[in-house]
Amino acid sequence: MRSIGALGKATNTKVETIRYYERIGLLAPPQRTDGNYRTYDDEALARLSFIRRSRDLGFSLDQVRALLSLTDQGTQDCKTVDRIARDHMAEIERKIADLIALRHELSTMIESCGGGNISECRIIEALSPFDN
Amino acid sequence: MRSIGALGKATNTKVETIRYYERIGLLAPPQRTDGNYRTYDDEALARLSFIRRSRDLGFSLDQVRALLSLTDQGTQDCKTVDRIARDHMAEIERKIADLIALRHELSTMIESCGGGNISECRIIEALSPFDN
DNA sequence: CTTGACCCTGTAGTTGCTACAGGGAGCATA
DNA sequence: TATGCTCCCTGTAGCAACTACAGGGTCAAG
Repeated sequence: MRSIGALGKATNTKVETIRYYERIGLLAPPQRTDGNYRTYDDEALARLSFIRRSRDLGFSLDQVRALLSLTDQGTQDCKTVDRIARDHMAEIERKIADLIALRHELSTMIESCGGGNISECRIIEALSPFDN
Repeated sequence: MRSIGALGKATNTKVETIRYYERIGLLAPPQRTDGNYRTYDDEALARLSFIRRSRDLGFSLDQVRALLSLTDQGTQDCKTVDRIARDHMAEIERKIADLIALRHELSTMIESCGGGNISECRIIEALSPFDN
């Protein structure tokens, strides 16, 4: 059994975030000490680690919730998990493509900037609606 | 002079968003008609177009605010603009790198998923804190 | 017995909008 | 003139996923 601070350290999670996860129902309300402190067992540690790892991989809290409920059921097949992961992957592919397009536009803009004063700044010009 | 709805159409911006920009001080409060409707001139159109284009390029509202104040001053040199753009670019590079790393992790995970039941799901396993 | 680190609840802030609710304005049509 | 209809107004609340207080209580060490 460990305190919320210890759990936070073990999972690299802020105390407020753990309480937040409890509030939104991702983590079950833990037992309390006589002094009303939360205490967490190994299962809670495992669950929070799962959540954090999923979040690190960019899954939304809703997706994490779905993954958790699938593991909680235990009997359900792997297909739903696979679909969630693939959907997420597709979204990441999209974001990468968007950012690469953005980078291209930005770098074109930046390269055209000579460093003079604002009246002839190519960046401002590039952002402006009319050609001067 | 045009209504807020017309300005919105011209800049592909929702009416609520325009009012929001006004509220946070990105757009000056425009003139009003007798019936208390906002009316916008060409300068407002140019300014909002600038904002939208900057936003499309991924600049934050704070960055847009900085860019706008530089153009408003007119005399300041281009270096600050350049720095803002380069900082933004660096951030995008970072995001791309992060997402590519993520994609790699995810694809490894997904490929290992056989499609059996949850107890042997490699995705769940990959997300779990302990080996089994 | 006091100091300091930790914990508690509850609420508000962050970013960049978006979505109402509950009304008023302005124009066309019957 | 009445009735729709579309647009506009203000003000407030909601979204994601936390984060940051304020204003207190608990607990172990010295």
